[in-house]
Amino acid sequence: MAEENLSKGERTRMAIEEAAYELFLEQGYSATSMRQVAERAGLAVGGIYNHFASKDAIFEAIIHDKHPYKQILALVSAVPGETVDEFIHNAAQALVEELGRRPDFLKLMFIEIVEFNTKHMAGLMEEIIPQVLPLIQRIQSPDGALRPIHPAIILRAFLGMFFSYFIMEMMAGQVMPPEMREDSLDIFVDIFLHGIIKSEL
Amino acid sequence: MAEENLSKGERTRMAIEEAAYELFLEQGYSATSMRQVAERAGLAVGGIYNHFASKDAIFEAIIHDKHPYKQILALVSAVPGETVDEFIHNAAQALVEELGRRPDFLKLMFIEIVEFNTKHMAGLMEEIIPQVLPLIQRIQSPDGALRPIHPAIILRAFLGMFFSYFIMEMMAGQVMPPEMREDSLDIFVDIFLHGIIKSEL
DNA sequence: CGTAAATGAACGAACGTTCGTTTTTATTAT
DNA sequence: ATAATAAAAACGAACGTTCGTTCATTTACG
Repeated sequence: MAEENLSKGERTRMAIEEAAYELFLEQGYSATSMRQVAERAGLAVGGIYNHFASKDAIFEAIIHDKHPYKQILALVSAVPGETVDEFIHNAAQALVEELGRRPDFLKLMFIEIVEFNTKHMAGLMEEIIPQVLPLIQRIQSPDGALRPIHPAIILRAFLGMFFSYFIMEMMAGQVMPPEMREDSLDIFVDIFLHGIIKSEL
Repeated sequence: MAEENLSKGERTRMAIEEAAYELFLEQGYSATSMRQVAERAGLAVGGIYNHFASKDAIFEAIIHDKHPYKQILALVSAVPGETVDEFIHNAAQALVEELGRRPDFLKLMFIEIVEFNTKHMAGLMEEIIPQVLPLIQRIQSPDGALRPIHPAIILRAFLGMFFSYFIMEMMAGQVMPPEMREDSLDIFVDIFLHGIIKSEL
């Protein structure tokens, strides 16, 4: 097993974080009590405070630890593609799949916005943005295949697609005809690409 | 004044709803207590229950009453534009401005997602979608200026832009260079339009 | 005058957190 | 290996608050 050589304290801390993570996603932050977290983590409520100073601190740790931006950056950096067009398409698809594997993260972001007014996010964003922008600039510059739009705005438009996608996904399935839900992501990507690529026809 | 001929009860009910609306936006739903709502509305806490059955019922009323979709539909329906391209651009701009005037609504949606798992939304969506789709279809059909993308997906991509925009707006200003925040909405619209319009150059 | 509205104390439940105590763990000396 | 020991972790009752809601009563409007 992977966590064989962890101390008791480290293992408990992880169990608490994991339990809280699950419960926050299932019920929301306010609706989840410390007693529930303790029960699912398998210890008494008082014991939590040997590992976290407060409920807020647990959420902060979750935001920090569960954020998938490292995997995403690695993924996008390693994506194949001969032409720029191919590369962008593949990168977008890879990102869609990775974020599709982590819809939980979107919900965590919503909780962060609603309950904390993004107070934990500022630091994280400052860490991420400088890493993402050069990536976009790199594929933007070589032969001018992209329209000269500021990378940060491209990033925002891109993220907006996913936000929209997952928000709709959260709402009941009957809102959207099922036959088009399958490949709607492809079309999303397509709209976005047409939006930022210089006309090619 | 507009609410001159309202009964006492109707006026109080409006005051409660307005107070709760402000407080939910400022502090979130869970963080807002009935006592706070009562104080801002100018009555005792018990009096609220003469007009609303529960805290949940207040939020439900807000979602229903403050939803700007009626204004938006009217706005888009009345938008000018000789060519289809012009019309779309104007409609998008008008919508941007209207939603820009109502960032509160986005936050209400987040609260709805986080605290209620969109349980109030299903009914509202069923009311809205059938009204919006024909509108998109109407501008999509006349001369095939738009790529043949399902209207519902176009709608989602469009909404995603705004979600992204306002999420970033909520996060501290220093995340985004200020010189580009002013016209970033224009560029958003532009990306979207290029994404759905048949190549025109 | 009758009824709708407003009052605010009271209720019971649940919350996050604290704390004195006990148990378990890791480390050291035997 | 075993026993001693200090530190870390777990316990769970208790604390003080605050919550949403109720209700008997008073006030004020139509």
